[in-house]
Amino acid sequence: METTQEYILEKVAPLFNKKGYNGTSLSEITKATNLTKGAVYFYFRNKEDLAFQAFHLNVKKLVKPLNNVVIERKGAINKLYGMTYYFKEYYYELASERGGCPLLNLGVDARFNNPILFEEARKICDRLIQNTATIITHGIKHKEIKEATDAHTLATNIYSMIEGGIFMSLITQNKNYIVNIANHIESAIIEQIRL
Amino acid sequence: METTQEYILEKVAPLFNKKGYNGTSLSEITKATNLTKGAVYFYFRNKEDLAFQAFHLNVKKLVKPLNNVVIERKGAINKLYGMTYYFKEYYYELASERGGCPLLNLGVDARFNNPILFEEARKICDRLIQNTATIITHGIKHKEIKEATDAHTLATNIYSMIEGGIFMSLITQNKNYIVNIANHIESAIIEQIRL
DNA sequence: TAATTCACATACCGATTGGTATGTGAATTA
DNA sequence: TAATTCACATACCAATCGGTATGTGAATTA
Repeated sequence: METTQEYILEKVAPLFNKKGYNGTSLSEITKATNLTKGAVYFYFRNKEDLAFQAFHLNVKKLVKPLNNVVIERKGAINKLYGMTYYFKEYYYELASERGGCPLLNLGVDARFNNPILFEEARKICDRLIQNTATIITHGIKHKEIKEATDAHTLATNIYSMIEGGIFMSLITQNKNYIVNIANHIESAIIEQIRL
Repeated sequence: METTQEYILEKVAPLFNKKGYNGTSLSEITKATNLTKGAVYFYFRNKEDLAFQAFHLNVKKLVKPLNNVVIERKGAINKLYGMTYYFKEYYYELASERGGCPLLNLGVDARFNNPILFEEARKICDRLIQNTATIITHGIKHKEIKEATDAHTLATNIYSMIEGGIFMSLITQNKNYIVNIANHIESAIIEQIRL
């Protein structure tokens, strides 16, 4: 069963993702939840605490299906193709119905406004890159991927492209941008490093 | 000589770029300009008008040096290399000292908060892509670039990568990300389409 | 030189902000 | 069953928000 705390987060997470921290007022929060400030402040210390947890929920909703695709595939190349598959088939719909990429949104929104929230975005960014770099490193060890490959640089390039692609897709409301980027990652990166 | 209106815009444009529309209050604006609300509202209709013009100033500051590099080079391939040169050598410093990429910042900030400002970001996005696509199309006509090249898709991919790269660089405060992306554009795009 | 306009500054406005202190009915515990 | 705790709702707070109306001294114009 869903607790009230979870209920609030579910309702509020897309709000913060769409409108940002300053753009999401307590009055909007109470309206979206059909609760009062008393209820909200019973479960959360303050607005920042709520935004903090909402961000992590937003990340979880997008990262979990990605991880599922990656985990069920065996081998580094398959896993990398699993990523591009996810970004082509699921990411745009999932992200856009929740208000965009929480990493991108919070990274931009909080950078000069809220060091605590911004640091959280940075951490998630690091984690995603590290996960991908690990896949590539494993691929090198298991003779799936060329030895000369710089795993970390490649992982960062992949996520630069993904974040840029989703931004372009969201600003133009056109799925093609993220799909084209995923296609490029397949042909210009994955296919070039495979042994 | 600089008019007061220009002076206000110069002082305020980085503020809006860093903190967003909701995050930039009139009190911060008057503090940054050492002027009063009376002065600000004498030159601008309202806060939105100010943010609108500030955005265009921010774009101009970043696009003008890019255009200068591109214009002075002859031939499509040279112009494309001019772009990557600019992004590697100037973009990160210019963008970070002004608070990031105004296109990215306003695109994220205004998407669910201010349709008018968001539309402005979208227009600039279109224009940048169109300019690059035109360069590629010219390159095809002049037998510099392979005929099978899809100019528009390529241009969008380039800007997806650039926007993603600058985002990653700004969130990590590490220039490498945008540099790596520019290097990738050179080797995996420009070199692949040249005749 | 008197009147007017310009370029701001000052003072004020209602509305909204995040946050808190108190109230309250239902459920739980003693 | 009486007391207490839980899970909120209500009512209020100072501060700040964007915006406006008025004031004012200097420059310009008539």
